[in-house]
Amino acid sequence: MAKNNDISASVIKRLPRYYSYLEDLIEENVERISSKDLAGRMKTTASQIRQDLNCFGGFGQQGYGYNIKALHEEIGSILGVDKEYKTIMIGAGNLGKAITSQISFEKKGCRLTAIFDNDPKIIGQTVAGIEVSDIKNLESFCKVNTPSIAVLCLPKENAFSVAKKLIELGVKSFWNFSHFDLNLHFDNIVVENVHLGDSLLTLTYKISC
Amino acid sequence: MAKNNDISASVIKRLPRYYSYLEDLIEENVERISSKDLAGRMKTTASQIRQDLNCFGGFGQQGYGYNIKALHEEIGSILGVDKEYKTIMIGAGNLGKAITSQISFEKKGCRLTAIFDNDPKIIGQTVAGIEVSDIKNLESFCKVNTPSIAVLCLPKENAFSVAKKLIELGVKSFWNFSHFDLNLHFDNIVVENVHLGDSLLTLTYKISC
DNA sequence: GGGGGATTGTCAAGAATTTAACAAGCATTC
DNA sequence: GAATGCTTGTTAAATTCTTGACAATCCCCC
Repeated sequence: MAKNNDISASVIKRLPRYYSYLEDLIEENVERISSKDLAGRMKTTASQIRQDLNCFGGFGQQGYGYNIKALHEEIGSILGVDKEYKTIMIGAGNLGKAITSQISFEKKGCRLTAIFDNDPKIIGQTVAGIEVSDIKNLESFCKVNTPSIAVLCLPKENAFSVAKKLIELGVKSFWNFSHFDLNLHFDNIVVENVHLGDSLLTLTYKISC
Repeated sequence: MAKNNDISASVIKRLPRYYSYLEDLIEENVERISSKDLAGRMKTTASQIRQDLNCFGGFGQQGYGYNIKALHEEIGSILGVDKEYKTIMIGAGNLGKAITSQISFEKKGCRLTAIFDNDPKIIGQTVAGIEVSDIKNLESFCKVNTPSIAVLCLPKENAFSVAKKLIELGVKSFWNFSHFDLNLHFDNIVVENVHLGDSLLTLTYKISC
């Protein structure tokens, strides 16, 4: 797909939200929606929705609005849900397990192909239908299977060294849940840090306002 | 604390990040840091750090920089880590369990006082040192204990109805992990939605750029 | 205790983002 | 099939956010 590289981060952050609301609308068997109505649901402005969508092309029609199924598919394709990125997970503790149960990787263009841990109690367990491997096998696995995405669910201490190793092994994208802010500003390396604790602090801040 | 209500959301989002980096610096036994050096670590600009901090007061000193411990404490206090918000969790499946193990509620000004679920297999289990209660007891518990924060780790279908009930029972803040976008724009109600899947989609988007 | 160097707080400029406005164009109805 | 009303794409204005610049001032060393 011809994808414009200079879409702002703010827009990109909102795309998954549109995608999710459209999914709900499909479930409700709604066929079409205007930017105004969608804005009402999402508690945003119609202007912003139209502006955002127009970064990628005119998906709507005057006097009609947007066809929900079509728009859902368009946004999905922009986000890459039709891809099949080979994905591995490092760390299969509580958090790793929770993520596999909470997130549908397939629906998001990812295929979880292996899970690694260094804890003998965890190695050998079956998580999300996959047998957890010893982290010692990471290198040989990557050389053969060349995964694209690594989900990091390991302790702070190990996050950076594992990420570095994975980069050497050709992994280019990281979904990082460790309490370590992975800010690798190398070419071609993409990172999404998820700092759950930050979000709780934001909440406690807002409470005391 | 006198807290200015018109601090922008962008600044607030960054505060927990500062807090976390300062924590690391304390662990490294560093005593002081300049905005320039902190910016280098965090991959941001010195200007932004100074501007952000100055929303709350001048915590630095010319020619010296910022005292790390003092600044850490200041930001902590701004974020409310010295509070003791009574917190309950609804849903003790994989995700709920993972959050209790991943997040230190106490260090963030929250005290987890009860956990509820509706699954007989889960009720009675001990999670984070707390026995999981039947959701049927939620109402009576809230009437007596008046919790401030509810952590929602339940399925999409139930999220809204449970949140509504909790609001009636006096809960004013929600940390929502369900796949439901809780956008309650009522007075005094604060919500932090955590949509993990969004973050993965953002990653897959960036990969294909 | 004075001078040089460093670093802040702050102000202003510059970017980016959001909101508002409106002409163009399609759907729908009669 | 023409008229009315709705809704888009798009442009411009307004607002917000970020970056750059610099005087004020404090530390640190001699």
